[in-house]
Amino acid sequence: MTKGQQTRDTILQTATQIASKDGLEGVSIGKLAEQLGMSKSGIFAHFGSKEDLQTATLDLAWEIMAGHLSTANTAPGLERLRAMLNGWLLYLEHSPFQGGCVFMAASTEFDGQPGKVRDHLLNLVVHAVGVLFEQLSTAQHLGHLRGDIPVPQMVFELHAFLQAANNAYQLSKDPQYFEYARHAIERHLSMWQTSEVL
Amino acid sequence: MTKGQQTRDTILQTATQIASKDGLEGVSIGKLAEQLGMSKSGIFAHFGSKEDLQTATLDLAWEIMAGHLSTANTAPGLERLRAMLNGWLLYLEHSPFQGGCVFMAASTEFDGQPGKVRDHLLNLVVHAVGVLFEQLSTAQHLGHLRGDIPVPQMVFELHAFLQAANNAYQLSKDPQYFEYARHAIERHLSMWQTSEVL
DNA sequence: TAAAAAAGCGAACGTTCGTGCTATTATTTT
DNA sequence: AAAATAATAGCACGAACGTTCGCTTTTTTA
Repeated sequence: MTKGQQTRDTILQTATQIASKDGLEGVSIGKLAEQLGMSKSGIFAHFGSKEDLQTATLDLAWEIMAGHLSTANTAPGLERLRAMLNGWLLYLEHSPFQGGCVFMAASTEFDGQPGKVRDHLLNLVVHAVGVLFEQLSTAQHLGHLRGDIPVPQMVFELHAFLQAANNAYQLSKDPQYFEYARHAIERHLSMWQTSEVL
Repeated sequence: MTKGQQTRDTILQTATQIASKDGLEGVSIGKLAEQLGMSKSGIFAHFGSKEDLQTATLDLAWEIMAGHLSTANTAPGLERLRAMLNGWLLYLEHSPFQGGCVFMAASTEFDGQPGKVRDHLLNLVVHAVGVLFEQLSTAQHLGHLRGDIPVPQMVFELHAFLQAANNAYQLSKDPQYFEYARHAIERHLSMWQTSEVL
């Protein structure tokens, strides 16, 4: 890895932390420069525009999040779904980002700001939700979950619990909300489970 | 009402719209001045600091929201709870704010920013959630809802659906999410309902 | 090791930000 | 109508913003 790419990565690492705590607009060139002991222009040269810095920040945040959602060695269907939801909860509770999930924060920050950043963000969010969709769908086809509730409806509800836990925790710093989310998710999964699968 | 108070109200009205679309930090003195055809100092004099402008904006937003949540002519308990949740959904779907619920947006914006604004916001949010708590609690004591699920747990889940609908809709502009939320809420209420009621 | 390319610095640009003054109008009150 | 008060404008400030440019240093390639 060349020196430039190394620096770029360090910059983005710091950027994800700022994005988590102060929002994606809070990722300013000056703040990064000060925090990293570099010049503004030195930072800037790596990206060419603030928008590109922001989308690159999202990309790194995505990699970091994905690294916390390992579903290796789990059988497809309900088991993998459980592993994924557990991973997501652990990722939110013991977050690699000091200010909570970058994507949930950025979503409400950019939902009304058309442009490159919003589009990029939307892509990533759709992809993340799609992963949840896929597992629920698989679990249903395998007969692990009942078929009387549409998959998108289940996606909505599970995703809602994750978002709510993240938001409430960040605002109150009370980890109790993760327990609420855990209970909610567990109750719903066992509710949706078919009888033959214990 | 004196002229000054009238102007102040006009300013705050505009401020709530900006807060909804661009966030509470996006409520800048300059933007307000331009949008209202006034001078920056003219705007500023009404509040004395940006923080006070922001908290005043939250207060007006609160009044506006409260005006959309009428539960008049409803019996306490399950009926009033239903009315309240319906009102909240309608408020989110046909929002008086162009960029979605000011409080949900401001919550993720200020959760990591200690200070007067965050404290004020937290107070309002706690109060709003408290109203939900109260109705669920009443409905349970009246025997309308089963007692095997703790009230805070139910508050968490219902609130999660409202938040998720607002967030997903603002990001995608797809009103379908409100239907998901409606179905989720209805299913849960009837699930938690005791048999003797209806 | 010399030449070429990449990385980084420093200063300046035009804007916008919140805030502080001093006037100058409007509006109340007497 | 006169006096007192409230409301707004105008101007300036220091700071932070993203961005550009030219120059120097470091790193890579040949």
